[in-house]
Amino acid sequence: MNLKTAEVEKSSHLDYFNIAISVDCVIFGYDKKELEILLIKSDLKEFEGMWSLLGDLIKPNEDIESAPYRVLKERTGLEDVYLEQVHTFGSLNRHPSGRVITTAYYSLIDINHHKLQLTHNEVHWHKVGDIKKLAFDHKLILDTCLQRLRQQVMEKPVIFNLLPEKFSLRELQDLYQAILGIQLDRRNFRKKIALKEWLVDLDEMEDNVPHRPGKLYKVKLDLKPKSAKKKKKLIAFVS
Amino acid sequence: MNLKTAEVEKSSHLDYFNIAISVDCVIFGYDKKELEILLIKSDLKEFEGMWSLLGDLIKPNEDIESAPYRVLKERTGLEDVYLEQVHTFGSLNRHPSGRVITTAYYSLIDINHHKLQLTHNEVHWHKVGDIKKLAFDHKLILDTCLQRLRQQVMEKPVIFNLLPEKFSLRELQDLYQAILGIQLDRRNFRKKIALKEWLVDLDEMEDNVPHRPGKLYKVKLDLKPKSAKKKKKLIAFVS
DNA sequence: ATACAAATATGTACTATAAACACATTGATT
DNA sequence: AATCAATGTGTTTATAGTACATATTTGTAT
Repeated sequence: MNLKTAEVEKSSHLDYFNIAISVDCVIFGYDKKELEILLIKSDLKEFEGMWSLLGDLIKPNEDIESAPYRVLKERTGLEDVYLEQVHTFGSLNRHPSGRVITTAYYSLIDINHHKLQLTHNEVHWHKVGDIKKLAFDHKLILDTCLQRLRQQVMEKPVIFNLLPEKFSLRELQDLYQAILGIQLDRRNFRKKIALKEWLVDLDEMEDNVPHRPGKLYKVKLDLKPKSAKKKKKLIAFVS
Repeated sequence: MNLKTAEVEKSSHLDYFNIAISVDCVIFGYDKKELEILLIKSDLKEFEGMWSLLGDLIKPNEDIESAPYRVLKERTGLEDVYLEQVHTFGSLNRHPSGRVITTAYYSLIDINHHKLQLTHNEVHWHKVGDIKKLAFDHKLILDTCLQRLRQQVMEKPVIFNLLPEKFSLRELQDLYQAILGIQLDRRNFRKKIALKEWLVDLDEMEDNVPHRPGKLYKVKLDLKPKSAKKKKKLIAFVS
């Protein structure tokens, strides 16, 4: 965008700056074989009693990419997680109090392992499957982020934030099934996961299961931070 | 995002509204076997002589999704094209005149067929391969959009806007090669395109080529508006 | 008219991945 | 010792990806 300084000054605080910008975080968790999402009670009278995503206005002195990390930190105490921008929503009337454009990010955290400091007592986990309606256009945002998560789940090792350090293949498969909302064949699933080479066999066994215990695995260390594997499709097209 | 009306009013025109929002359009064209992009001379003194993307501030009364269509219309006279949101860029100092967050869209138009009304005489086509540097963070935006285009090119029938009504398979392959930046095997390319079932055989032959003419094809009518095929990967995962 | 140049059109063998599917094994519980 | 519940594993079939060569058609130059 081209914008002369003079133009900015002329229009400043008149028209164009009458739009606020926020980020909203779709924070997925996982518990008891169900995909969950962290929500907060809306404090707008228009949406009284309804739940909404965790979000905040972007501060004038922060990068847009920093904002969702800050929100996540403030709301849950968590840092150092995978966060990805998904889409920017800016319908005219999406916010009843004024013009607010919001950029949505998604994130995945382990509900049980990281104990959240849920200082706001109006912040709670909800089963994604149960959510029919949210404040603002947050249901649309959730759906968009869930769709993105489902796309990425086989391409990148993103979901290991949802599991404890050590996990069995059954636990991993249960997680995939919760995210994708479908049942998977165990043998084919294991083959596919093996191909990815994301896991390290720990030579340990599950414990405290009322049946034959399975082997335990962990994620390969070098995958933990982040990894981009975008070129796959392209390479597949080279002949 | 939750935002009380009172809060909005309190902070209005002080902090949070000191951020402007723009859209930038990465408009791809295609000519003489090269992928091109439409650029405009920057009118900022900081970027004197440099080229930048076509963009504009979002108007207070327009949806964010409408803005890139308006920009495209204003700059090129074109309507009714494929436009897709790619990413929102909001580094602190990306704009020298103030805080501006921008949402990038990409679009594909046929340079030769639609005669642009290039009223702004500082708007010109540039070969994508030649672009080393642009004003602002526009080179980053271009790269991001090009990456997205390359991803989508095999999944969705998006690129037919870059070709005339009737085209040969060679012309189509040349286009793919220009976008992907690689050479493709003709036989495998044809097989792959045939699998997509995007084309209609017109039973006509090329004309005015100095060699054996090829068959002409057009895009299936029902694909022209838009088509979402996002579920492919997911289905592939069901076993 | 003939030969040549340049591009079209087409098929097969090999490999890799996807999908459907069944049975023996282990450990805990009774 | 028998039962239960889940683990662990392999084969077959179908589909898609990749590498690769030859005959055909048209225009052009001689």
